Amino acid sequence: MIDEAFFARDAETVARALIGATLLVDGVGGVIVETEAYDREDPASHSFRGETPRNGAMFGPPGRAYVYRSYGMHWCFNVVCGPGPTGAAVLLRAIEPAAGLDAMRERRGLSDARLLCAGPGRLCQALGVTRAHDGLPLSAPPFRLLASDGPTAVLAGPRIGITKGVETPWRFALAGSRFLSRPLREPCVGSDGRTQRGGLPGGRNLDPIPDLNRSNRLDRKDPR
DNA sequence: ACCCAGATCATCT
DNA sequence: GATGATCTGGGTG
Repeated sequence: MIDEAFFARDAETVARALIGATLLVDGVGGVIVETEAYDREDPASHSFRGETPRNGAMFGPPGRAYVYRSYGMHWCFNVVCGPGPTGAAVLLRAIEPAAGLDAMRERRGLSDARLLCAGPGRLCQALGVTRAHDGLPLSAPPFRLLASDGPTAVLAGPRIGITKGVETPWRFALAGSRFLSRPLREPCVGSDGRTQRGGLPGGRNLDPIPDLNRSNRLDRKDPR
């Protein structure tokens, strides 16, 4: 079981460490395969401009949930980090479904396991996470958070869907996972700190899901 | 494979 | 009044 000390570290460290851990909400969940780090000095972070009613949980103790509504219709699930109340958190972006697949399929209205939790909004819908979970400790029901079994190969890259802090490579993914919200674009920095190409031996792309690698501001590299 | 627009609302300017 | 840590379905090549 993951304890308090686990979260009492900076967001980047926790975001890396969460890859491979298992999250269950009322018994529904799986292996965390994609995260992003945000902290107080980060212009992309909700905490950047200080505490507000919405982001209050981010300024509370580490190890609690921070849940907010995104684009008026999705929920996004974060884990607050430390040390202490620093306004840092890790966004959970994708999970490899492992438990409660039927419940996920019903909530999502989909059967394809690859798409059940591939994205922060999808993940919340599949696990039934809502504002009701905001501020709750991850150490107690309905949550269960289990440390990963063995060593995990973690890749890093730029975060998704933001307009500020675009350069900071604080998106982390389990190497080779088919369950990411979108492929990690090269170059990817491996957990050993070295740049890797292609992600896996013999592989071309990390996760070439057709029609999932769609238009995005970040895709439009200035054609100049 | 890529591009686009609509849904929908709390938060902040 | 605009924006956004998103997702989906539709269109086109």
